[in-house]
Amino acid sequence: MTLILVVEDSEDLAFGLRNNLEFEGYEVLVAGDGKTGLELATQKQPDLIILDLTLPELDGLEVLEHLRSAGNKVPVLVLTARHEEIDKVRGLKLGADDYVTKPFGLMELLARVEALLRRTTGLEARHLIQIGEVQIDVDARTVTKSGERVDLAPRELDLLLALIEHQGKVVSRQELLTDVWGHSGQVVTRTVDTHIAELRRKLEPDPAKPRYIQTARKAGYRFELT
Amino acid sequence: MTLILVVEDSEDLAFGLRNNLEFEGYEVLVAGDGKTGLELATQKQPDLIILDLTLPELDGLEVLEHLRSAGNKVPVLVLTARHEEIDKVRGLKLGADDYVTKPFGLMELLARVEALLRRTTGLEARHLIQIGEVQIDVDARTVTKSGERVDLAPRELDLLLALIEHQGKVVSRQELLTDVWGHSGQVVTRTVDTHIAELRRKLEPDPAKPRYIQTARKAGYRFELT
DNA sequence: TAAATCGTGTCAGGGTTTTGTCAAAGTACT
DNA sequence: AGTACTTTGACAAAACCCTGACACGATTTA
Repeated sequence: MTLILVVEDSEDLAFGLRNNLEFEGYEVLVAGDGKTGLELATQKQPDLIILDLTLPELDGLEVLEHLRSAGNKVPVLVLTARHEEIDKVRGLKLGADDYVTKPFGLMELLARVEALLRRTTGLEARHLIQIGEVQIDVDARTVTKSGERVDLAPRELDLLLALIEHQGKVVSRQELLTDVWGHSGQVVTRTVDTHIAELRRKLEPDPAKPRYIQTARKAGYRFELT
Repeated sequence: MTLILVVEDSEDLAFGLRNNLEFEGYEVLVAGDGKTGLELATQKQPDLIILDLTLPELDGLEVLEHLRSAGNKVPVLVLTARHEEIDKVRGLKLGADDYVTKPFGLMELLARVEALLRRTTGLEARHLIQIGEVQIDVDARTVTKSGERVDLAPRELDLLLALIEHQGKVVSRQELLTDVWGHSGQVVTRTVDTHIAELRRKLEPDPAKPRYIQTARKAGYRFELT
């Protein structure tokens, strides 16, 4: 269950938020002032905080400051009145992850909460990489090419991921050997080349004229969608 | 250099955005309708897209849809008029990373752009050198001339970079031989000249009358835009 | 001014380097 | 032991680099 902490002094608004968030299936905690907000944030470790900036006891920015300086990385969605544009900017620099200006629509708020959770907690479980017609499920370690499953050996997949990590840049054989193989120091082998060839055979529409995995002579290989 | 694509049909707004973003140090591309926006997005691979929802040819949501289904993960900041709240939500579900409602303050927009880029720093910054119509991606070891890819051999690229490093100044053959070839001591060859000729052939609009790579008689070569 | 000299542009051929490819040997896992 | 994966080394193919020769215009010398 996802826990959301609402730090908001207007009781009406807090009530409305709680209702709607609970309706959406979240578990909700409400704090009426900054001080208790901060306490609850550290005690209960919510998955997301909705934080009003104008608060009694301890204002929103201070709460945020305390949280961040304590190393708390919980995503924070800031609520702010329209005229406080400068505060908004400061808020972002301080590490708020998003903000909404009052008055706001509930739909908007909910959408933002959802987006924020998706972004931060990676709540959208599967980490997919899609490039051209090639799709990689990083966690499942599976690869499909235009819908069809392609079987890659472990080394091949690791190599592919290493290349993709530096997408668009040349990665030297040396770098690949250290990153993928754990080799250190100078080694001279055709190992990288062999695996590159295998990858091309399995992934490229025309292995002779690579579209994704390009050779940078004397430098290494580069993953790039042409 | 960070590249931002602005997809916006109102010329005034587009102009204002371009100005301000460029002032902030971003490289800016503008598309006036959804179709060209989509094209530019895939061709130029911007680091961030600012996307208006109401567009001629292909509306913003469609653009977004196309992008995402093609596996393009570029962060998108959506611009929308106030009344389109539902569209906003749809936009978020579709994978917009943030949005701003019109009318918006510039400070707000810039703060959001910054925040969005910071969040998505998964993209490594590219080191680009742009001279006239020639652009060099140092890390990718690729060169384009007015948008089209030019294939340079390793030595050629190294030579070009060596010349550019001392842009505007004459570099002697000796210096080039040491820097690029690793030769030390006195050697007399036509090697440098040969490679210079090749570079001119590939890069100069008129190789007979070099615009970039100039000859300094008895001294060496100089890279300079005429 | 003409001739000689010098410096650079240009080009093609062959030697060299680098990469692609393959099969066989080695290794790890079941 | 059997299977799938990995590495190695040899060879082939491709790309590249260098050399040396000649051309041509600029500069110096006669």
